[in-house]
Amino acid sequence: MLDIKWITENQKALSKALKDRGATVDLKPLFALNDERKKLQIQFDSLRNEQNQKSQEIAKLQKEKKDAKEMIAAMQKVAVRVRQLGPEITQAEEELNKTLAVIPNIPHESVPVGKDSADNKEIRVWGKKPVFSFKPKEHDALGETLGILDFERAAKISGARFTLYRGLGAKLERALINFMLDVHTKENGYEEVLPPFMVNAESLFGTGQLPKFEADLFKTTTNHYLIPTAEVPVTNIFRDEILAEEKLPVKMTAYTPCFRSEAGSYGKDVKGLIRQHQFNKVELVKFAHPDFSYNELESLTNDAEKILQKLGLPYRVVVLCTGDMGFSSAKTYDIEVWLPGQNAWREISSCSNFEDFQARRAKIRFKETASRKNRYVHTLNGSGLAVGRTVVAILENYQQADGSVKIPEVLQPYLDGVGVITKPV
RNA sequence: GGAAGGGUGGCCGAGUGGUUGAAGGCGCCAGACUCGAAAUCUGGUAUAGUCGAAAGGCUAUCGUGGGUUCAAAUCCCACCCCUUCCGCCA
Repeated sequence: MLDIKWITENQKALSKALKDRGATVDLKPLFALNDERKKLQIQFDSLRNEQNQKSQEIAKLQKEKKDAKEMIAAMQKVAVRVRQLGPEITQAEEELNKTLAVIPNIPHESVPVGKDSADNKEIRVWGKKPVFSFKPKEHDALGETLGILDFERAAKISGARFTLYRGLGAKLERALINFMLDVHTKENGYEEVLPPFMVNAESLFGTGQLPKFEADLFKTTTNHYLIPTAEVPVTNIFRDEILAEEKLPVKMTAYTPCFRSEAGSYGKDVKGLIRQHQFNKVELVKFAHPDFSYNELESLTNDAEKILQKLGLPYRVVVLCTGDMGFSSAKTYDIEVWLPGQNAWREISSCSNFEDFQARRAKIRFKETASRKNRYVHTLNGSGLAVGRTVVAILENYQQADGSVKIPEVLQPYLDGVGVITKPV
């Protein structure tokens, strides 16, 4: 959420940002709502002031056993108006916030202006694409043949977009989770957390999924929502809190399953592990000092890249253009891993700086020592990494002519030393 | 699910419907004392909105939302959360 004060003072910047994003928002009602809100608030304040003063005088008169009837009668009228104004102000505030809540974040100045993913800019490429003496297969075929991925039975159990992992497949997924958490906690300095997988609406509002993107979420009969990413529960750890400046940046990593309804993605990535209703992810979250958050974005992206490097998976980093960025983000790097079976780069991590957009919604602040003021922190997060898609990348990059798949060396200790997954006899 | 108790400032904790944004204490910050520190003393220590060039003023906030009243932390209702006990349960 943007600051209404900032908006009134920076109308041009906002209009440009919205245009760059390809979003259309009529700003006029916003200013009208704000003026209305202010007008009502001023009225309310002055009437309350009168009430406060007069009620003291009434108390004094009554103490002195003097007649206060006339004054009470007068104040009864004021009270009526005050009672009306209360709901009017609440309504004005709610309407203003409703309008504010659906305005996307302002892109950072370093973000390229563009329409869609075709305008994203490649920043760097790491690793060498593997060369095969045969036509590389796609992961779902490999996984089914190896008996480690069972899509048919998952469909029987749950429906489309679910996967049953078996044997070394299940173990590989678990190994990756442990490996990623170990790297982030032992080498990159993140605190491991294990948050709830169901959250309330307030948390989803804090990170920006609500109110605009409710259709993407699974909701329970108890009005909880299944988390679409660990970003939601982890970022909300400090909702409504004021952190100490010297604690920043706070760095946390969490493994969670993620649940997405994938409404509107019919026909997209229908095969395999790429797009699921439920998938595993290790997430990185940072609460940073606003003056240093862009350094933190770089290092967070590097932390995620490190996993791919250790696994020996080729990837590239792209910066998303204004038109392709998420609603809450000010700048996003996508890390795309190379998938030889698909002959394509596919997103395996998305690292964003939200600046104070989420922090304002969730009221996450810190006490700045120098100014003695409370300021909003900057929140950042990124996948470190999407686990299912990492399995995809390993299967496709490490496949061999006979259909077996080698295991990257760093993972072998997590798999009881297994070096290759082979077809069952 | 049933029963009981409880939610007040960074923390602890008082609070008979009427100068209570809220006693007292702890903590924190600044100053005095000291060669320095501790102890002691003095002062300051919330957030947001609004008016103002500023100093500062005004308003709101005692779990949340409503109600009663000229006036609510204080009375009434609903909800949320926490604790304990019972039931159920991994």
